[in-house]
Amino acid sequence: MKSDPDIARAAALLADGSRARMLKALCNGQAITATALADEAGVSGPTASVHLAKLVEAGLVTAHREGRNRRYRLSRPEVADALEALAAIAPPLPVTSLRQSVRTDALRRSRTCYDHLAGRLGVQLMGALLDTGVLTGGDGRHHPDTAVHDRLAAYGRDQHYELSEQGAVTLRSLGVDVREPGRRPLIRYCVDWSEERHHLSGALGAAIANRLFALGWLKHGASPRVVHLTDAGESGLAEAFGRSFADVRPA
Amino acid sequence: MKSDPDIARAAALLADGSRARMLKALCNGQAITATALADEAGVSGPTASVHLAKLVEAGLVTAHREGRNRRYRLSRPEVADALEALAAIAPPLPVTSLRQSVRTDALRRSRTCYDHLAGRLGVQLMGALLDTGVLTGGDGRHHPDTAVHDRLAAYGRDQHYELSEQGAVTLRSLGVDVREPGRRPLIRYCVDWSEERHHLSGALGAAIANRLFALGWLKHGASPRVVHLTDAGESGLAEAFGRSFADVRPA
DNA sequence: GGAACACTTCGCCGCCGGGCTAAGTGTCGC
DNA sequence: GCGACACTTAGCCCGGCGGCGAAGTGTTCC
Repeated sequence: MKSDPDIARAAALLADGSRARMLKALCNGQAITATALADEAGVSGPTASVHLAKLVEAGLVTAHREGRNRRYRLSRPEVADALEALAAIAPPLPVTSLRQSVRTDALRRSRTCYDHLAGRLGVQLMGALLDTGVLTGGDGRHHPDTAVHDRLAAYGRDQHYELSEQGAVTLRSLGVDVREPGRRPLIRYCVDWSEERHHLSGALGAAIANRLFALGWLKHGASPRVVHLTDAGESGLAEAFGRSFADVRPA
Repeated sequence: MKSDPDIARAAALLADGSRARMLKALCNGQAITATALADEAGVSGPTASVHLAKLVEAGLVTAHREGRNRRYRLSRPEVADALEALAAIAPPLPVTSLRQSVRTDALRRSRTCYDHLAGRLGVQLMGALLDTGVLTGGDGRHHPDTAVHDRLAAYGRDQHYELSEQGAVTLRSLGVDVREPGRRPLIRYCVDWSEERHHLSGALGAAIANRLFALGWLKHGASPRVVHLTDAGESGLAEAFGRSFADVRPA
């Protein structure tokens, strides 16, 4: 038995662009550090800190220390439900400036999401990993139109994908470190906001991204999170996976 | 490729107490005049006017002239869904007056949520529909003994209810129109803010509510959105579903 | 121990948004 | 026509909130 809820206060928590971006980033169920969330929201550390404090105080997210970091996560799935419900009645986000539209385009093409790859590149790479049998499983959730239900299904520790024996060999031959790390699960996935399909995250997603940067196949762009596929990367990926990644590159 | 919706703007519209109270009053689906809404929100006429203008401009409500009055109504049911979703994550609102506490009590017992039933009645009806097999599916989150960590474990499950063949027959025998309507999905659910469990919405939720009012099993109360279960309704529901709904009635 | 790092708290500034009263527009009744 | 009524627009005040830099607290690594 609860008393009458204060909708306005709840809405006010989501009514700030920075907080909304943070919560959106948390919607995949992962626990994310304060600095990563600050970067995600595009604000300074202190500013992010007070936003996160408010979200914790309101019970929307929870925090726990981890070394000298502090990780935040959504406290319960209803928060994601509320975000979805608001998205259903929200106007499309207007693009304010040309520079921003260029950046948005670049972000859609290829970006980092926390420490792994997202955007068209992340999704196409995921497709290549599945088609070549490096990863198995997924119940076909990757390809078809992944809608709201599947996004909710992406919550928590569900791991529908697995690394095959042959896949481990393939990745190792590319120099990717496929050892199971400490706490972090090897394989996870996120639902990509621009493509609405899955991309690979987890320790393996991070390891692959790391290796591609080390090989010089990827370069960090000027804006935060923007990633560029190099000439070497385009031919390297084409050879490794037998498909073209050309449309990930800028026109 | 979708442009991401501006959640913050949508939330900002609901982040004001006056606007939230107005929308809440509109949640029964009726068209209400500007002055009545100003009264409901507890603000002056001009203030209410600019709030309503913003809601119209954002497409959450629509307005139409009627004599020298102007009536406002919710533009689509998603708006009510968003309000319920926010209520599910909102902190409790302190109760200011005795009259309000009486009304809150009545609202908890049984109320309309836009055009379907909510509150204890809505939740118990949902339970009856599931237990009798009229509806199938769900992941057990409906039932009261589901603890928080169980719910977290259930993150990945699809929350999907379906109307069974037998259920359609049962409902038709009660006179409920179970035809699939135009755009609106037949079956949806909301998380009830007072009970923290699911109640039925969607076209079927609306059809059932309509039929119960037509049968005289439910009556509208004095305050907006408050609903009373009649004597006929109590015995009718008991016969139809083999369980007592007595504790939905006022003491 | 001390430097580097991650994060929070503090203090200040600027601005957006809601509230009111007063005046303007349109509609109904006589 | 004129006044009463319903509602909107205009103009103003003010509180609150988000933003940042600087300083403070706790943790890790050498």
